[in-house]
Order: sequence, then structure tokens, then C-alpha cells
Amino acid sequence: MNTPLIEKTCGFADSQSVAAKLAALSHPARIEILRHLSASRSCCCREVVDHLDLAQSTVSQHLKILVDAGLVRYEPDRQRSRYQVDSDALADVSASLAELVTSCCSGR
Amino acid sequence: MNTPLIEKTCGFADSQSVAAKLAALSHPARIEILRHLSASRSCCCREVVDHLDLAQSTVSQHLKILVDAGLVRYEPDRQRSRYQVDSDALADVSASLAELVTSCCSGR
DNA sequence: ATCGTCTATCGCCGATAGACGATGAACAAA
DNA sequence: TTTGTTCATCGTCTATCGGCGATAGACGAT
Repeated sequence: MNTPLIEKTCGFADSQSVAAKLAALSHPARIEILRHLSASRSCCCREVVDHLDLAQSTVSQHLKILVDAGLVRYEPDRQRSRYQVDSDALADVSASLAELVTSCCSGR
Repeated sequence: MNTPLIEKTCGFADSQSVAAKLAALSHPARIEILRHLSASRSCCCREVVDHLDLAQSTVSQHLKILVDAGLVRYEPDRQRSRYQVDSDALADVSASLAELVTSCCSGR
């Protein structure tokens, strides 16, 4: 899991990390990219560009954001790039949000 | 549910709505606000301000963002404001993300 | 009526996000 | 070598975010 133990009093530092993860997901283009990556096994940048109707540089930026957030794995392959969804990381984010939600709903 | 039917080809408009919800959650202050709202039953703006070490106007803005996103319910109460987490809406967001994740992991 | 408190909103700002085109590096093919 | 393709990066522009102080409205208390 990603919850280290229990933070000082509550979980303040955690808010930061959860927010950062969610920020990477809070753009329609990036969600669309994730969907496309998971649909087609192999994915180079060009493929996403064709699918998405955005400039190549823009797509590259979004991919970088996803990679930096640890949600997508990157592997250079010849002159192409190989992008692949990191399912585990993605599941982690979902779990973090779920955890936040349940903790918010516990004292309902 | 929030999925209208099935969009044109895939689910493009859906990416938009999911992204919008997640955007509301992608700020540490707002997550902290959610936690605080759920912890203490009643919550006026002032209470959050004291807890959060941010200017009152800033907190009010964050609260507005959460309310606009439908994650927090708002009810004016005298000269105070009553803010309350909308647990169902929050659960919906979590479910949406979980759905996205599983759909991305299905073709693993 | 006046004062103090609590809010929401406005205006302003610096910083960042998101888009693009241009460019150069890396590589395959000719 | 030259050409074409793919990609990341740079610089630029615009819009939005996130913060603040100031302000005005609503209300309770005096």
C-alpha cells in the first residue's frame, strides 16, 4: 500500500500526495490517453496523436505528465516511444481516493 | 448514474465529466477541507479557516469549488454557512475512477 | 442606530497549465 | 548521404488557478 503508517496526527502530508495523483488525472485528454493506451497494447506517441486530434507536442506533454505521475511507463524503443499504462499505480490512485472517501463517510 | 448513454464512438464526453470531478479533488487544501468537514459535523466557513491557516476569502473559494462540483452541500444558516460533505457524490466520484481503472486494466 | 462578526464576492497579482509551432536529435530507408 | 519519420524539448501565448486584501451584505448583540 501507499499509506506509510499513520501520519503525525491525522493525514496532512497525505492530502498533498493524493491531490498530486488526482491532478494528473484531472484532464480529459489524459484520461482519453489512458483509455487509448490500455485499449491498444503498444502505443507510440504518434498513435495517440492520430487518435486524439491534438498537436504532437501537446500529446507529448500530457504523456510526460502521466509518466511523471507514475501512472504510465515509458520505454524508448528505437525512434519510437513505448508507452504503457501502469495498472498497479492506477489501482493505487483509485484505492487512495476510495480510502479518502470512506474516511469521509465513516462519521456519516 | 452519470454515464448518459453511450457517446458517439467511445466515451469522450465522459472523460470530460470524470476529469472535472477529479479536478475539484486535486488540491490539498480541498482534500483537507473535505476531511475536516466530515470530521466535525457542522461546519461554517470560519471553522475551516481556523483549521486551515488560509485567508477567509481563499477558503470560501475552495468551498465554492467543492459545492459547484457537487461534492459538498451548502445551506445558509443565519449569518453562518453550513457546509456538509455529500457522501453519495463523493462515492460516485470514487466509483467513476474505479470504473476507469478497471476498464484500463481489463485488457491487461 | 451602531458595532462586531461571518460570508461571499470583487479586483488584483504571480505562477502555472495547456495549447501550439519550430527545432534538433535519433533512427530507418532510400 | 540524403530523405523521411518519430519524438522530446524549447519558446511563446493565452487562460486559468490560487492566493490575498478590501469591500459590501446579512445578521446578532448592545
